[in-house]
Amino acid sequence: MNALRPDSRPLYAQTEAILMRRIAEGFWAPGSMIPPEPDLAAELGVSPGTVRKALGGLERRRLIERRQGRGTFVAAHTSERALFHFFRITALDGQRRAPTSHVLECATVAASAEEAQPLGLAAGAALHRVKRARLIAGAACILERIWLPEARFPGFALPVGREMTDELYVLYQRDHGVTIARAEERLAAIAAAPDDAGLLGLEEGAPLLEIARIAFDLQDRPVERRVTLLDTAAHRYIANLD
Amino acid sequence: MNALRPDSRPLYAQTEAILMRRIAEGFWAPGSMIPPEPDLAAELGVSPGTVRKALGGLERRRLIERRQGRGTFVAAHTSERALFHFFRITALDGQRRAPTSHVLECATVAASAEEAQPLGLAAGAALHRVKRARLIAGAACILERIWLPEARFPGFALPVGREMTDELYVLYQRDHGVTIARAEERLAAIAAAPDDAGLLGLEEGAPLLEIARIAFDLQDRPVERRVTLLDTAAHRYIANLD
DNA sequence: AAGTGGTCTAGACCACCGT
DNA sequence: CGGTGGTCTAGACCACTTT
Repeated sequence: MNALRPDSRPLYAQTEAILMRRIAEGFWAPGSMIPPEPDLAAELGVSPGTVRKALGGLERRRLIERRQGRGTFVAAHTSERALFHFFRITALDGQRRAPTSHVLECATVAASAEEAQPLGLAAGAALHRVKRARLIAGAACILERIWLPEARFPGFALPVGREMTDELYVLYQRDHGVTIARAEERLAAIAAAPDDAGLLGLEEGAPLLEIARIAFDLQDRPVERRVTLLDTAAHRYIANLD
Repeated sequence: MNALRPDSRPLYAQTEAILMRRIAEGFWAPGSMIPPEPDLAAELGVSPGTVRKALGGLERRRLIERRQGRGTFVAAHTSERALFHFFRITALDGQRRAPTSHVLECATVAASAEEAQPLGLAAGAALHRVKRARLIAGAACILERIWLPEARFPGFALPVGREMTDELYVLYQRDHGVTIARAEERLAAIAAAPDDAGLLGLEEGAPLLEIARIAFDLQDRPVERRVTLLDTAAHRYIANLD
C-alpha cells in the first residue's frame, strides 16, 4: 500500500516530498512526462485528490509544468525560463533583452576562507572561478564573478574569449545535473574600482549596482555564488513585492 | 440560486472575485471575521470545496488570514506585515530592524507631467508630496520622497519634524481605506546629490541605492509612488528569486 | 461541548490535446 | 477517438480554539 503513514506531516506533503525526491534524483529526467495522476495515486496508495494537491505544490515551485490534455512534465531549464525568473535586469523602458556573455577568466583554485563560507565549503576546497562581461544590445554593462564548487561541477570550464549566448543555468542542468531552484540576492551601490570601470567604459568611482547572489539547488543546498556589477545608466534591476 | 453562471471563468475564480470585491469595498472590514466556509457556500450556491479553493487564492495574495479553529479574517496592515513584505532592507548581518521616520517636508501641490504619469493621473491633479529621512538603529541611512494622489488620500498630512514609528501603509489603510496589495520596484545606483549627501552625512557623489516604487491597491490601481535612497555602507536590499 | 478551518476521499463531468 | 489535466461536488473525519 503506502509506506507513508508513521509521519506527522499531512499525506499530501509526504506525497509531494516523495515526488520531489524522484525529480531531484533524476528518476524522472527534466523535460520528461511523469505518470498520470490516477496512476500515481494508485502507486502511492492515496486518493487522486491528494496527488493533485501534491502536484500543485510542485507546480507552484516550478519543478513541474502541467498542460491540460497533454500531461505533467518535469521542468527543464530553458533559456526563456532562466531569463524570466533569474535575470531581473531590464532596459529603462522595461524591455527585457537576452544578454550575451564574454568570458574573461576561468580557473580552478583552492577556496580562500572568504570564498568557501558563502557556499558552505571548507577553506581549501576546489572551486571554479569565472569572470565575464555581459552585453545587452551590444553594450557592455555587466561584469560578473562566479564561484562554483568543483564537487558539484567536476571538470567545469568555459571557453575564454568566445561569445556565449546560452544561459549558464541551462548548462548547469544539462551538463552537470544541477537544477537551480531559487536564489537569494543582496544589493548595494558601490563605487567602480579602476579595472572594473575600465572594462565598462566608465570613470573610476562611478556608481554601480552590486548584486550578490547565492543560488540553491532542488535540495536547497547552495551551489553557486555570483556577484554582478551593473551599470545602471541604461538599465534597472526590477523586483516585485507581493 | 447563484448569479454566477453566464461567465466563462471557473466557478472558484468567480467566487474569489466576489469575495475579493467585498473586501475591497469594505463590506468586510480589515481585521474582521468573514462567515464560515459552509455559510459562504450556501449563500453563493456553490459547494464548500469551491469556496475553499477561492479562499485559498485570497490567502495566497494575503488578502485574508485563515486560522484553524478560529475563523477566516480580512488581513489588516499591521506594522509587522508592512515591515516584512514591503520593507526589503536589512543590516549587513541580515537582521531586519524597524526604522523610524523624520518628516522633512509635506505639501499638497499640482502634479507636473512627470509626477502625474507614473500614478496614471492628469497633469495638474492635486498631489501630496512628502520628503522624509529614516533612521535604523539611530543612524540616518534612508531618504524617501513620496507622492500620493489627493483623490485617494483627501486631507492627507504628516506632522513635519516629529518622530514617527508607524508604518505608512498601516496609516493608509486605517485613515484612508487604502490597502496596499503589491508593489513594483526598479533599482539603480546613483551618485549622491549635494543636499541628499548632506542629509545622510556623506560626501557628494557617494554611491546610493535608488529604489523607485509604485504601489498598487486591491483593485490594482497605482496609489503611491516613492523613491527611496539608501546608503548601503551598512545595509543591503534583499530579494528572493523563486 | 460547540464551532472553526484542515485533511482526505470518491466520483462525475468538462476542456483540451494528439492521433 | 482515447487519454490527459481541470473543475465541481458531497461528505466523513481530524485538529485546533474558545466557551
